[in-house]
Amino acid sequence: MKKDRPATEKKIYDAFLSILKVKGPQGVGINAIAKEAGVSKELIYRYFGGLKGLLLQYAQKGDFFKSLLVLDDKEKSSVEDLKQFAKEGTKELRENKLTQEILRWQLLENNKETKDLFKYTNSQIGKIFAISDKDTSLNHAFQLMIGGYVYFTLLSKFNKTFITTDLTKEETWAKFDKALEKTIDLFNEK
Amino acid sequence: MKKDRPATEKKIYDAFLSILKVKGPQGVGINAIAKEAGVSKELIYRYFGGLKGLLLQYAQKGDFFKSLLVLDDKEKSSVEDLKQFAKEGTKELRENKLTQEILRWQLLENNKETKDLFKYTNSQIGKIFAISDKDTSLNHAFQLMIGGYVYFTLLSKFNKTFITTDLTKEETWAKFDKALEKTIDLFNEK
DNA sequence: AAAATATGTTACCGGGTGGTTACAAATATA
DNA sequence: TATATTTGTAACCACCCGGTAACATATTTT
Repeated sequence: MKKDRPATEKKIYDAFLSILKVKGPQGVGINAIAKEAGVSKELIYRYFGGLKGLLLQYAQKGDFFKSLLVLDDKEKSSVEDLKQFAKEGTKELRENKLTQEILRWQLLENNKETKDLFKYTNSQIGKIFAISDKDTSLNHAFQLMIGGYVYFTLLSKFNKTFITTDLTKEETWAKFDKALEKTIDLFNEK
Repeated sequence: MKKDRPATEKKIYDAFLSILKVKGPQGVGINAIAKEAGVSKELIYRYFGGLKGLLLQYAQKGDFFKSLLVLDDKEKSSVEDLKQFAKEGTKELRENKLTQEILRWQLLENNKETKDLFKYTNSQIGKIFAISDKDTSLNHAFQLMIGGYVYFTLLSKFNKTFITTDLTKEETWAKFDKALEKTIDLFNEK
């Protein structure tokens, strides 16, 4: 029984991330994390201050939504940025299971513990929508479509199809991308 | 202690609906239903065959998505139908808490018990998207936007705002409607 | 009226949860 | 080396879950 606090903390934190990714927010619990980490749960309370402390640290670290930060250095986004995000950002969303579970989490609850967590997530997405002409229909249409993208991505975990649309085929997502891009163009031409 | 099975069954069923509407899918459980109904949970097993039997009966009864069936008598939907649905259907979605929780449920799990439940829900939404030209970008764009509508509706239960968008104001939803309608028009003119 | 059946309640089971306390062992400090 | 302190484990608590068995009471049938 070696004693190495940093290593133990990492085991706990990694277990937390792993469970969140695999089982989703519902699977995140003191016992589950302790078991996954192969460590006594008492240590989670000692080192992180319980589950809520673990969440807070997670929020501050900001390990989520990494690759959506392509526009991080810009103040506002242009129409071209929108198209870039539509292509790359959505693809990344489909691959980043962790981000998906965070987004799913926001649809389930929003208590004091998780509020901080979501604050960071949202501030990052926010930049995308900071297009100059705020009141145009394009902005709202874009928001709706991104929301739909999120919705279908989360839905694809349990539902292989949405009505007649096969959510497992890459081709489907390509059509969504195309529709998104075309919509942006149509609004822009107008 | 009067004995009235039909009345008891109704108490159980109503308790189930109430819990689903108020607490959401997370709150639905044998114990919670029994307590809410003010009845022994044993009776749920006897009369409904447990929670899964209760779900099945619920699905067959089809108490959800009532007012989205405006297009029920039509084979396929036209562009005008799309616009009508965009206006009325989405508004109804925001008001029908029960439907919202069903949709939220689909983002959480899809096991053998809930599969039948969702099957009915989806078959009803499906008609909306049965527009003639299936492969156009309009169809996918429309799907995305409806998905976004669902997403923001579910999100509004816990999050008052999405980034800078105030999900509590009626004005916001009006803008979403307008964006949806305009998108349909733009695709149609092309 | 007596027996059978339907209805309803109570108590229990095994298992899981979050949280705390008591204790053992390794490491650091004196 | 002897003493503190830190690190880690195990046992326990009260509470919830889904599920079942045992029992009591009302209603119907014979």
